[in-house]
Amino acid sequence: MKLTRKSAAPRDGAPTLDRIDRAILRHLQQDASISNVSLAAKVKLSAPACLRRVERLKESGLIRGVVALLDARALGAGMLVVIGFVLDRSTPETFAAFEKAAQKVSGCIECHVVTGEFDYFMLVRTRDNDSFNRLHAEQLLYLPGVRQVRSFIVLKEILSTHALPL
Amino acid sequence: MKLTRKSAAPRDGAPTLDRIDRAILRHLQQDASISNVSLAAKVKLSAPACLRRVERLKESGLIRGVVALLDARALGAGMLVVIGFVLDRSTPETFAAFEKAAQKVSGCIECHVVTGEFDYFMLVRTRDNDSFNRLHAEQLLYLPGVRQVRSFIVLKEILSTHALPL
DNA sequence: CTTGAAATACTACTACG
DNA sequence: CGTAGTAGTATTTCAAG
Repeated sequence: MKLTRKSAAPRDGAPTLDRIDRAILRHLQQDASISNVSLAAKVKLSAPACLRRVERLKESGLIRGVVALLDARALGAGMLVVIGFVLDRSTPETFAAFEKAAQKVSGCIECHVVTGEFDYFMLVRTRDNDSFNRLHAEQLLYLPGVRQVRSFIVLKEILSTHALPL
Repeated sequence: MKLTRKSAAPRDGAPTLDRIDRAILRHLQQDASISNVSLAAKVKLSAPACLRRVERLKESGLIRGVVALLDARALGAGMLVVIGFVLDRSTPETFAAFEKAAQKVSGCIECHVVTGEFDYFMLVRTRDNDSFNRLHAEQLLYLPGVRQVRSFIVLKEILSTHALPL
């Protein structure tokens, strides 16, 4: 099977995307509840052609999934906290144990290994001060191999998106 | 308009959700590309009844939107960096200026005011070391009112979700 | 006020040019 | 890639709980 579609700046590894593919991704990234026909109209393509591209983008893994974004506050998870961790010792076992346990922390939405003065950063959603205090005392402090836990409570969410530049 | 549907643990402010609503949200949060009929089957409801609930959840704002999640690496944004900022002075004007400028940083996906030793945390997606170095030198260091910029490069993304517990 | 059944309109999807 | 046709879905209407 030969690919005929070309991009202006072909980078390797990634499937080659033309202007229309990028337009499709740009739209779906912001609203994927739109029907295929109106998406096709937006990118000036016939419906089947548009659908074929969307399916190809899904199969290629470029579209990882389609999800509903919920209102955290309405669901009693209006408080966001950034947490930095320093581990006792930097051994593979220590890291593995921490990572396994970290994924089970209630409301943990992100967890990353980082360079610098912390070993891990975690983002946790919880209800309020009380619930975070409980989480802190009952879960965070008991994560294996932790020497230091530093919490940065989010006072205001300036920007929160998932949209990548295209 | 009065709501009659009741939940076991009614909290105020949030619209009251019953077991079925939560099941719907739980499913859509993980896969919103599913058709309404199969969603209805999963939550053991007729298609129209299910659709009505979904629409209500959208109108109430509880479902903020439906979006496609893209593969960052395939799109040349495989590098994630957590950045902490300390501002020169803590005045309303300083903060406002920073926030306005921060939203324009290329690849900035999150930005929050936090308590503690930093004033802001920002999450940025970029391509690689080179592109981040450029971003750092050309944009981050020029953000208004910044005294200190501390970057934590993400070496490994352990967990990254948007799903809230229901 | 919510539900399910039937009917309609629209959309996704397939085959073909 | 587009056109035309088919299959299935979303959406409305309505009667009932």
